[in-house]
Amino acid sequence: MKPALVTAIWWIRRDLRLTDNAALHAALTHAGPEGSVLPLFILDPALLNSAWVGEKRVAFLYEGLRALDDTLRACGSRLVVRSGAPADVLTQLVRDMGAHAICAERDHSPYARQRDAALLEVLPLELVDGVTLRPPGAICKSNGSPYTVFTPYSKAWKAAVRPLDSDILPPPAHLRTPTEPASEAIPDAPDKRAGTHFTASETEATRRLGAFVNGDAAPIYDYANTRNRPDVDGTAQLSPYLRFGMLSARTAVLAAYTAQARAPSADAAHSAESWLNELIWREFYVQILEAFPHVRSGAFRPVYNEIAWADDEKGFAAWCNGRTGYPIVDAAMRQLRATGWIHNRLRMIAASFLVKDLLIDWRQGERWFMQQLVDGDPAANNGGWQWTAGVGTDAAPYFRIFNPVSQGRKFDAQGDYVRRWLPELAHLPAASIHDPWTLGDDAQSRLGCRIGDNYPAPIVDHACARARVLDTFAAVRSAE
DNA sequence: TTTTGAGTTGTTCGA
DNA sequence: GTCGAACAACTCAAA
Repeated sequence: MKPALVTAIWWIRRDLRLTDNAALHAALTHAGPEGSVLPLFILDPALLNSAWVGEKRVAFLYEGLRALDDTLRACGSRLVVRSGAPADVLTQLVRDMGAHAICAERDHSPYARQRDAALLEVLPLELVDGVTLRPPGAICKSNGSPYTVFTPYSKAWKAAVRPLDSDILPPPAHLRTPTEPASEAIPDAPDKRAGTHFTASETEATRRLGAFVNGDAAPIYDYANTRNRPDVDGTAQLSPYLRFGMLSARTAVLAAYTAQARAPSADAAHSAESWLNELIWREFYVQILEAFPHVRSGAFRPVYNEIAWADDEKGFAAWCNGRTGYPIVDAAMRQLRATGWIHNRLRMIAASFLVKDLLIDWRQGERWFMQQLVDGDPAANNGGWQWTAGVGTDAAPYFRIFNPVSQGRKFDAQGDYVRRWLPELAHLPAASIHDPWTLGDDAQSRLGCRIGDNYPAPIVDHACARARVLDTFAAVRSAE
């Protein structure tokens, strides 16, 4: 077989898309009009076997790889999957194919940075930005240092040059790919049921975005109101797609701006902007993790590493399994385990309960979320946990302790969400669904929910737990 | 260098 | 039932 003139490798990591893909375009540029591009995904055991990776996210990835392969075949190409350490796989492919360049989207997570830094020494690796619209370092204070408070960061972010529709890189109509080497088979999901709640493809990401932003009655125009309602599908549910780059950050940001410009009312425009703010939060935490890598293993403010966390295996297991006795927490944790996704409001309620009510180290919860979440991202997950725990950048004030009963009443007023995930509470009226232990014995029997029998009694008393965590944090601050 | 205003997402208590 | 204040003091960002 006659080798193509020039071959460039498009090393796909978390950019499973053809539209607006700068790494793919860089590879095409290297290959030139006569050359070929090899789309490559490496199944890295160091990542796939990590304690921070769970089967739902892996299932989503594998399904996404199959979809990407289908899309590539439709334009004359194919996906090549290889297992192994990236250094070994890439070295061998470069040698066998005579590849001149390896183009990849820069990944800011700690493992990826270390991996890529080593590869840059020995391989023709070219990294291009794309995980976020504004790469770390692009938005800085006037003295050049990174922002650590969200609001000024977001103002500077919005003041930067806005993206244009014409910035979106079109997908290639045709992609020439060599017939060698062969691909390994894309593995089956470790759990066949895992990942079934999100269809993993660029097509689905595009469809979801369109459904969220298009039209005068688009959900984005109610987002400010409905985003906190776990009983309403008011969010875009795009996080898994942004996580794996089935949708580019630029495409999402442009959609937010376009929706804002077309908003039918001031309220609607405000809602569109609050969705944009969520995209900016994502970029904020990416640049925090890049600039302050110590947050990966400990608190942004090291004094909070001194907190005397409770060693409470039973409490942690109850939390993981949705058996705390607080319905909104338990419903959230059961949905998380079943589907790999929950609303941000529920993430805050559940996280606050673990840290503030059970006084369990936020890093245990951070890891559990990473294992369960389809959209699990080191930067966003770490930032969210540190915020809730009150130990991070721009953290929640120490006295902001969520009351699981009032949060339930406020955001799931009818109890519809709780009933969906806790069948044992299916017959409880709204008035008592968030504190079922207040029902008398007769009512419990009549409604089929017997506290301590088929639904647990609260594992902590919230008022006591609140006082305990306030004391614990105060002790650390005064010892400083 | 100093000063000033501000800081995602809450709860509780008492008037 | 509603409403405003208190919950500490600190750090950040910018003038």
